[in-house]
Order: sequence, then C-alpha cells, then structure tokens
Amino acid sequence: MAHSKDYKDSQLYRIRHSTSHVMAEAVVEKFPAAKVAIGPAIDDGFYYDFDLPRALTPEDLVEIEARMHQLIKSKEAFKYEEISAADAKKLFKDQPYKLELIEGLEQGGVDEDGNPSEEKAPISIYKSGGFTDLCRGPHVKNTSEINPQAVKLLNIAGAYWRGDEKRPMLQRIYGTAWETKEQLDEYLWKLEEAKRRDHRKIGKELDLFSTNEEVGSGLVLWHPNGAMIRHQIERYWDDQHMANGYDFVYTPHIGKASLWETSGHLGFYAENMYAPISIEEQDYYLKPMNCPFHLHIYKSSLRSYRDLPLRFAEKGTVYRYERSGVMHGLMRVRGFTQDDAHHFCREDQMPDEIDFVLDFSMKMLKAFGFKEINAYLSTKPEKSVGDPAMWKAAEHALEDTLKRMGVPYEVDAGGGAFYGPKIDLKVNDALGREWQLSTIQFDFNEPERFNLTYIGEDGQEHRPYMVHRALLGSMERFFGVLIEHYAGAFPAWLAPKQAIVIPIADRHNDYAYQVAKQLKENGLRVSVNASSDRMNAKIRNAQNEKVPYMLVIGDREMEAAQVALRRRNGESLPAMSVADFLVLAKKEIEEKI
RNA sequence: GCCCACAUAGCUCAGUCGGUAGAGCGCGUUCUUGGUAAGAACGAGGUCAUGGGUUCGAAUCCCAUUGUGGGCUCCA
Repeated sequence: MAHSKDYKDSQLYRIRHSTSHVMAEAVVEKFPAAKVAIGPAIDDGFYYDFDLPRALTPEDLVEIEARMHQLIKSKEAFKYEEISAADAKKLFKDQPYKLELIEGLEQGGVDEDGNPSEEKAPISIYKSGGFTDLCRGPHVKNTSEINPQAVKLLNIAGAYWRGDEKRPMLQRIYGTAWETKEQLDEYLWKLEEAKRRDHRKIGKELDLFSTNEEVGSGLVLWHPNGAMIRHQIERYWDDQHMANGYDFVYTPHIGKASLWETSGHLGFYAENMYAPISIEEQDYYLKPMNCPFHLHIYKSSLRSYRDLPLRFAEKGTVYRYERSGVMHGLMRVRGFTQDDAHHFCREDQMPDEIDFVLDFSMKMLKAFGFKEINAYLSTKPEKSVGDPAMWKAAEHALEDTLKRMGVPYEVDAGGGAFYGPKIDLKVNDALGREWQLSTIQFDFNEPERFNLTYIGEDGQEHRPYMVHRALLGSMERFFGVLIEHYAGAFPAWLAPKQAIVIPIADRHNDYAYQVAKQLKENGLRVSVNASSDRMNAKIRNAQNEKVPYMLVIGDREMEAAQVALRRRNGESLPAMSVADFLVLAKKEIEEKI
C-alpha cells in the first residue's frame, strides 16, 4: 500500500522502522545463523523477514519482545554511514539477501527494499547496538525515542523473498509501535473490535451463512437469516435499477469455448477459470464474468444511435478459481454473485453516462450506511488495447465526473486494466477500515472482439463505448462488509427479524400473537417468543439476536391494547398503541436508519 | 499453490505420561408465570475431520488428504 509522504517523513515512521531494526537485533542475537531480509515500517507498524534455522513459535515472540524492551532501554544510538558497494559486500558477505539488495542498489533502479526507485541512491548502513543493517533510513537518533511501553509484536507469518513464490519462503514477524502507550492500547482495542466484528464469527452467531467441507471451499451457503438480508438488499437494488433506466437480463452459467475465445478470457483469464465441461464433444466453461453474454444480447438486434444508452443489469453468479490458501469467509470465495451491469453508449453520451453511473453508485452505497467514500482513478497502462483517443476521452470523462461531483480521489497512473481505464470506489466502515466495493470500468477490448456496432445519425456503423460496472461488487463480499460495518446489528430495513413480541406470562400469549399478526399484515418481519423463559431471558435472547424492536407485553399492555417498546440499544419507550408503533417502525424502515 | 499453526457434542472449549471422552451454552421434558440482558431439575447428544501407519492399545505419536486460521501471491 502506498504511504503518504507525510507518513514517511513522520517521527512515527522513524520509530517503527527503528523498532524493526531493534527486533532484528534481538532475533539475530537469538539466532546467530539468521539471514536477514528486509524490515520496513508499514501502515500500522512494521515487520522484518528472516531466514531462520527453525520455525518460530509464539513463545519466541515473547522472548524477542522482552529482549527488545531491554535493547530499547539501553539507549542505543543509530549511526548512519555511507559506504562503497565493495565495502557493503564485504560487510554483508554472510547475508545473501543483503548482497542481492546491494547488487540492485549498485545497478540502480531499486531501493534497499527492492522496490523500483528513480534515483540511484548511495549505499548506506545504520548501526544500532550490535546490529548493522543496509538501510536508507530515516531512523530515530537513539532508541530512547522509542517508547518500550508502546511496542508490541503481533504475529508470525510466512512471506516469500521479494513476494515471489519461486523464491525462498521466509519467516515474517509483524509488530506495531506507537508514540504512547495510549495509542498502542487504542490500536490493540481496534484489533480486538475487528475480531468481535469478524463476519465469520457473527455469521455463525446470527446464523447468517456457512461454508461446508463437503460442499467445497469458497462456496457459500446462505442460511435463512442471511438470505433474508440479501433479499432485502436485492429488492432495493432492483427498485433502484428499475427506476434508473436499467433493463434486467438473465444469462446462463456456462458458455461454449468459442464464446470465451472471442471474448479473450481463454487468453488472459484462463488461470482463473475452471476446467471445461465436455458435452457432445464441445467444451463449455463455467462463467467467470457475465459480459460476453450481455454483449450477445446487445448484438441480438441491430442498434440505432437512438437506442443508446443501453443499460443491462444482472445479478450474475460467476465462478472463479482461487488458489486454496486465499479463501476468506465471504470476502474471498470461488462462487459469487456480482451486481453487474453493462452500459453501451455513444461518445457524446459518455460524460453524462459516467456522471450518472458515479452518482448512482454513491447513492446506493450511502443507502447502506457508508458515509465516507473514496475514489481511485486508474489510467492507461503501458500495454493496452483500443484506440488511444478513446482512452483519453474515457479518462477525461472519468476524471471530470469525479471533479464535478467533488468526490475525493487518487490517481493511479498506468494502473488501469489493459482493456480500459476505471474508477474504483472504496468505503470506510464503522471502524475506519477501507473496503473496495464498486468498480466502473471502460472496456475497449470486448466491443472490438465482438464487433459491437450501432448505426449512427450518418447511417454508418459506429463502435459504442462500453462500461462494465459492479456497485456492491459481489453480494458475498458486500454482505461480509455490511456485517462488519454494523457488527451484526443491521438497521431495521435489513434485519432478518425486525420485531419480536415478548409476552411476560402465558396469559399474554394470545394477545402477543394478535399483535404479531397485525404487524405481519403491515409487512413487518416479526415473531413471538412464547417459550417458558422468563421475560429477562427473552430480552437477553432478543438482544443477542440483535432484533431492533422488542415489544414487551404484560397485564398493563394487554388491558390498554398497547405494547411496551424496548429498542436494541436498551432504550425503553413508554407504552404505545400498536398503530403508533407501526408508524414509528415504518418510518425508520423507510428511512433506512 | 507456498510457510506456520489448528480440527474433540449444534456452539465455545477442556482432555496430564498413549490405557476407547468432559464442561458451559444450546436442545428436549417437567416444574416455575416472572415487568426490561440468563429461574430450576432431569435428560438426550461424540466413529475425537477423513484415510493409512506405529503400538498389546491412539483423541493423544507419524504420514497423506480435506477443511479452517495468520500471512505471501492474487483479487469482486
């Protein structure tokens, strides 16, 4: 992840980078045979990669951390020195990874982390205590600037040397460092909170979804509660699309090999596709994307410039091969449903079309409670297909729209796909974490490959612009993000169970069922807890289920034909009539709060 | 796919030195009818992920497979 310049210049960055050196010192002290790789500061801390004679254990981490505290307290100075490549090679003669880095520095074009760098930097080393590292810095002057109370080692992980799976697997130790203990505690609290909100944990607790060993890894089973939430999401999605000029389409899950040859997927996407299914000596492939089908719908009749723009939308389920180690709950799966759409338009319509799709995306995301949305604009890479003039026009349209709408954005120059520029939208969740959801991508490849045309005003054939977009991304990932954002306490419009009626004693059951019936007739998702539990237990269960509205019914309510509302947040309202509760609930559901 | 770790009741977990299993929650039955986060008793529930090996004997040791977790790489 790219760090801002501010961060790289900050004291915090120096503290973290220096702490990683202290950690390396402690590790090398413990394992004199250790080969050290690289150890940079990262977003919330630092890491260092080592090649060690044995696998590290959590106990090693405790020991290393304790030694680090001692080293920090011994007030080691960080001493900077520039040396020649020859001296550096001599100094690091037993450190193959460092030697490789020195080679790179000598040739220029890479920095000491092995990343591309424009200037040819001098070779420099930092000495601190008994540890000398090839390093550009910057560092703190002395470990006295590091607060040992604000340093913590977090976990051990495997990592390839230079991220290349063909190179040796190293052991990486992640740690974090802050200026004060309070900051560390806050960070650790955030990690704990992230664990509490983990969609896999909440998914089990609220019975939302599961995966199953026999079904297969990365294949999601949506349980009734999760499916109800998805259904509500989709209902809203359908309504919005219908009201905004989209046409719904449905397409099959497999298509013939020739389709994927035409689209180019067998050329550039084959490693993500499943092996073909052979039917009557024809190969069929499970679809990894919906676009080729939508393109054929476009092509199914002659299109006039008057027909455009066309917007084909489909919640299309796709299957992509993911390597076995990368699956993660709902966030990374092998089968998922994209909320997909393809826009086809004329060049003169393109700016408006982009305006529309960005505005529409933002409105959708905001409806789901995401207030902060950041955009990332990716432009033409070196290798690309399509007319450079079309690229320029598309990039301008994207950027102009972002500016006009005042959406904060970053430009990733050359970061686009080979077939077109794109805007990705990322939201910040309740914990401030960023998630990519929407993607809006031009495609100059497939319209060519499928020879899409429309008849223009001039009677000639023209190539339409095509935009591929997914707003929520995939239903699976979006649901995962939503679970973590709300920590399972879904707003009433999404909650699988919106209200629960809690009779205090058996004699209130009949009235409770009457109330529930009335609510159901008004469209609420409601149930009655008529078990022999005490009221306290019923409330506790409803709280744990995160039901937004609890309607307690006892003698008083029954007599007055009322309900006593307790909200999920613990707030108790004075008893009200069922009609009044309906007004209140319907308003909140309508407003999606 | 790779490195490391893990897999015991529906869930969360305990199980010592290798001697064929336990708790809490949940579930069922009964009693209890209680006013805003757990009333009580009793009961049912496990081929210890799967397959193989070592051993007189395996939840426990070894190997493989599947799945899960933390990462790397990749990504909606």
